[in-house]
Amino acid sequence: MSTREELAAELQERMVRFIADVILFNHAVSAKVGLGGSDSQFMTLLQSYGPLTPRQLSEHTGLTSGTVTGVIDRLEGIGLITREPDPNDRRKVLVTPSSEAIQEKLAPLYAEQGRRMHEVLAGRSDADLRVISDFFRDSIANQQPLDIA
Amino acid sequence: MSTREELAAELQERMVRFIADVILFNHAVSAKVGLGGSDSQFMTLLQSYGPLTPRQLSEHTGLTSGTVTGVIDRLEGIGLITREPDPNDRRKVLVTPSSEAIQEKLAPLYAEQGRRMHEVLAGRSDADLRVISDFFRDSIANQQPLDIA
DNA sequence: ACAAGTATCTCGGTTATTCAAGTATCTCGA
DNA sequence: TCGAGATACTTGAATAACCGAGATACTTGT
Repeated sequence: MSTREELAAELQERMVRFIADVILFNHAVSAKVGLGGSDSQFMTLLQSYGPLTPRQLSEHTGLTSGTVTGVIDRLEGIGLITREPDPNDRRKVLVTPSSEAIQEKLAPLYAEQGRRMHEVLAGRSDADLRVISDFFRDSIANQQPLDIA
Repeated sequence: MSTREELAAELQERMVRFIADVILFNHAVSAKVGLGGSDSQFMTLLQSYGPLTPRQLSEHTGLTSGTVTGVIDRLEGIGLITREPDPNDRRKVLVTPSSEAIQEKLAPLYAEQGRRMHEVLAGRSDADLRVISDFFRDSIANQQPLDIA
């Protein structure tokens, strides 16, 4: 095997491991707050993309509309999100993350992870960050074209 | 905001998006084979780390021991893995992925993804691959010390 | 105004997961 | 060596999550 191929294999192996760890970490954090895996996935999506409709959440998680309704019910009950009708289309519902509740309940649990990631990035040059960022960009483009927002 | 901070923020945003897409993709693939999310997570772990005990699978997924037994039952029923007693400790069970079944049932579904990832990597220099690979290495080290193998 | 399309919710049935208890094996000190 | 305690997995009942199909409400285009 050439060095190049070994390098690529190493990268992929680490990537798989990284993803597994992220999933595990999310799982652990969710459990600590009393949420399920889908719940935290929703919160992640909402914090990344802002208000989303149930339909969009369904598309981004692969869950059916009925399930999405249930998850939103849970999250709304806890106060992590709010449900508002879309003024432009009254069929739609806008699910908005409530930043206060997130800051209070969720943020502390991710603080340490954020600090460590910051540390990892701090040790790298601007050029390297660009390389890594572009890698993610291209990898995303590879998946389905799930146009959001 | 400085350019450096914008760069880091962009990177993290893309990373989050990338992970969400990976989870979604896994979900879709699992559904196509008639497996649940946990099942494919198990297969990923087993393909990465080789034979594992139920206890290790439990630690790496955050699922309880009872759930792990159930998942293993399912996967064994389909023929994707085999259960063998550990000769050194008869309390233990070794869960081994059966490569033939994986090649036949699972590999085709991931083939396209693999091809695309290969494409993404192909367009990059050895130095860039090293930068990306090391980023994953350091990010993994950041998570819990989940010594496996 | 009407038909077709879209967005969400409801609800019954299925499946997945947890929790607690049970069995088997191993470890280690008296 | 023998027994107590720890470890590894499984089982079964209860809980929770999820899917799927149909119902409701709104929008769009003709």
